Amino acid sequence: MPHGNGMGPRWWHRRFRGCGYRMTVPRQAILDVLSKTSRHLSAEDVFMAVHKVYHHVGLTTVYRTLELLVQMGLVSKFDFGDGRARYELLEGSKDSGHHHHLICTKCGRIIDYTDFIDEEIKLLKETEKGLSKKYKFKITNHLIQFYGLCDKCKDKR
Amino acid sequence: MPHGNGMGPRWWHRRFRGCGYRMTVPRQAILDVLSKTSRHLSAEDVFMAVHKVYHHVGLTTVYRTLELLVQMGLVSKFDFGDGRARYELLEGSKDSGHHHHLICTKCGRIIDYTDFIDEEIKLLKETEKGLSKKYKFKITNHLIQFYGLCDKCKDKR
DNA sequence: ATATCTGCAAAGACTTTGCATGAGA
DNA sequence: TCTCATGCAAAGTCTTTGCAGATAT
Repeated sequence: MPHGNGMGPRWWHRRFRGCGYRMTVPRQAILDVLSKTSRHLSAEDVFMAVHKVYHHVGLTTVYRTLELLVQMGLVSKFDFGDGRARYELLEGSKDSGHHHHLICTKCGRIIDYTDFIDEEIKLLKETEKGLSKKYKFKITNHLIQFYGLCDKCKDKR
Repeated sequence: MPHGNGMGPRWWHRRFRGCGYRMTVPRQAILDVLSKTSRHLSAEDVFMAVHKVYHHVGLTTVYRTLELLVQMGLVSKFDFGDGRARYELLEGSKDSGHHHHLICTKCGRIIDYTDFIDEEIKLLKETEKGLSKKYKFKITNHLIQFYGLCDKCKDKR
C-alpha cells in the first residue's frame, strides 16, 4: 500500500540533506518499511521487518531513526496505551491523510477512520482558536482517540 | 480544592465493599491525596505525597491501588507523552467534571479546559454513533488532547 | 478465621546512552 | 577527509510480579 504522493528515495534523500542529515542504508530501509507496510508499527515491529533484509541493523538505530523522523515531521508517534510507542508515516499533502484511531481495549486492534473529519476539523479549528486566545497557548497539534470494543471482542461477552 | 460531591471516606468505603474490595489505610491515603491535591499526579507523585504521612506505604501499593481505581472507574489514567502515566480522580456526577488537556511540549505544563465542551460533546456523540454503526465498534471512552506551547514557553523563542 | 492486601526485592518491558568503529558526501 | 551514523552492550526509567507476613471484616 504505497503512498504515491511523490515521496521516494530521492525525495527523502533531499529532505534529509536539507536538515543536515545523511541518507543511509538503515534509514532508507526504515522508511521503506514504514511506507510499504500497514500502519501503527512499534519500534520492534520496524526492527524485525528491517532485520529480515539487513541483518546488521540494530534496534538502537531504529529507535534513533524513528525519533529523528518524528522531529523532522515525517512520522507521527502514538501511544495506544499498551506500553509501547507506535509510529506511522505522515502523508505528503497537508491534511490529506489526517485520521484518528479507534482502539479496542480488549484485543488492541486499531482502526483508522477518516469519517466526520470535516466536522471535526471545523470544531477543532474553532476550539483551537478560542483556547489559544483564552490561555495564550499556541496549539501545534492535537490528538483524538476513541476507545472501546471492536466487532469481534464485543460479541465475545 | 476538595470535590464536594458527597464523596468521602464512607462513600469510598461502600464503593470498595460493593466491588468486593477492602478499604485500607494506604487506599484511603491515596484517595485523600488524589482528592485534595491539584491534578495530573504520576504514581511517584502520589507515592511521595502519601509517604510523607505514612512512611510504610510502598510504591508498589500505589501502583496497584491506582490501577484498581482506574478499573473501578473512579480514576482516569492519562499519558501526556513524558513516559509516565498520570492519574486524576473523576468527578462524581456524570460529565460534570469532563475536561480535556492542553499540554505544553516544552515545559510539560498541563492546563485543564472545559470550554467548548458542549459543542464537543455534541459532535463526539454524533461521531461515536456513526463510527459505532460503520465499524460495529462499541465506543466506551474518548481522548482529546491539544499539544503546543504555553504562555511562558511561547515567548522564550 | 480467612480471603484480601501489603511491602520488599527482584524481575520485566521499553527506551536511551556511551563509545569505539564504520560510512556518507 | 571529516563529520555524522551505527552497533553493541550497558544503563535508565517506569511498571509489574512473587511471596511471606500483615490486615480488614
